[in-house]
Amino acid sequence: MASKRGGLLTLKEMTEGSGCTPRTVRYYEREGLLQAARSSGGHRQFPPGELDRLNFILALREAGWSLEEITALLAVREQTRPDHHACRQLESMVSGHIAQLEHKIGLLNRLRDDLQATRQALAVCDGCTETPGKAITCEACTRLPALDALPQGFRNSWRGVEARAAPPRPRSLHVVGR
Amino acid sequence: MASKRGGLLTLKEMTEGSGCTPRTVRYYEREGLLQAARSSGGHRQFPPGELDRLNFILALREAGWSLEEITALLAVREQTRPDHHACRQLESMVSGHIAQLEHKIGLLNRLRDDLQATRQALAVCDGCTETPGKAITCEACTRLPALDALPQGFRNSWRGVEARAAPPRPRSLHVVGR
DNA sequence: TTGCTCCTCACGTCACGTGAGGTGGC
DNA sequence: TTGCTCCTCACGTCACGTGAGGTGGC
Repeated sequence: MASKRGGLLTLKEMTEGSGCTPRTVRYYEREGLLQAARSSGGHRQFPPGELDRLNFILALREAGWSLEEITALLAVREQTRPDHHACRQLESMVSGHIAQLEHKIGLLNRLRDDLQATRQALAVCDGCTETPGKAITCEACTRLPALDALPQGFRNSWRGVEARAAPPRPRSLHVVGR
Repeated sequence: MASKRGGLLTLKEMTEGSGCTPRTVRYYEREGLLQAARSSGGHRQFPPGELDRLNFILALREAGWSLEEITALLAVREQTRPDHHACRQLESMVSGHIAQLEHKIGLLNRLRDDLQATRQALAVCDGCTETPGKAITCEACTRLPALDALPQGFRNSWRGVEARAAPPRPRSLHVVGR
């Protein structure tokens, strides 16, 4: 089926093969990140290698790289003849981004652990018998673990936020203003 | 030192404790994600708990959540009294985001492996004797592993992109336009 | 011929960045 | 008083989203 068009991919095949929107594919092509031929009617025709390229770009975007950084990475090959110098350039870019990735992966792992612990803690709440409208708070709950034994995310989203949820306190007590 | 201001943090202390910019802190406060009192001169004064909250927000942002999603997560506590229903609501939000996180962590791990393999492959290029200007390509290199043994990122940024690097082909051969 | 896909404007949005010009506070 | 920090507009930017109105192609 693809061979009908000489192996060239349509916009739809690009979106289906990558999971992104048509708008994103058009945008990347306009910015020069992807290349496409045009049919006589003006429709984009992508060489099959562009789908791999698109997926690689999307993975880098997920990792937090800007389109400018991605362009720079992908452009090394086109800017200079592949030689010793160009290799060193690519190597240093890649090394820097690996370090960033390691950092980000660590952060996401900690966040996941935190959220999983939050879900664990919420299992206790599953048997909670309090109904809305009653003036009870989690602070007074005797079934939850101690506040400082709870994960950060749980504390931030649930317990220990009384000051935010409470009605405005009299400002005079805090000597705010004058 | 912080006790001089009754334990309230300045904008600078918020940025130093989180690594983000003052503009971001101001923006989050305006959007209601953070809360601050004001000095008589109009300067923001943050309760210390807001720094934890800020770091939690930033971690969620790194994980790709929108401010709207973060607001929703943090607002469950303030919208409803903590009870069985609110707990279930929070639990389902957290579960959904854990699944997203797992997916993203997997993607970033694969990307890191790919980049590390790219760096490995580049070690071969370290001894490359080709100089710019010579009409040699990596395709002809006898020291690199076979193309399909190279990582995707390497292929995308280096080898197998001859069609892109080549000078514009005669359009007449492709019947583009008329 | 019908239905689906594609096209190009053009304006909108999210999450901030970047000066400009002025003021607070130790 | 000096130096650093802080303030509020207000316009810019990045990476797209979202119609509007019209056309391609099996």
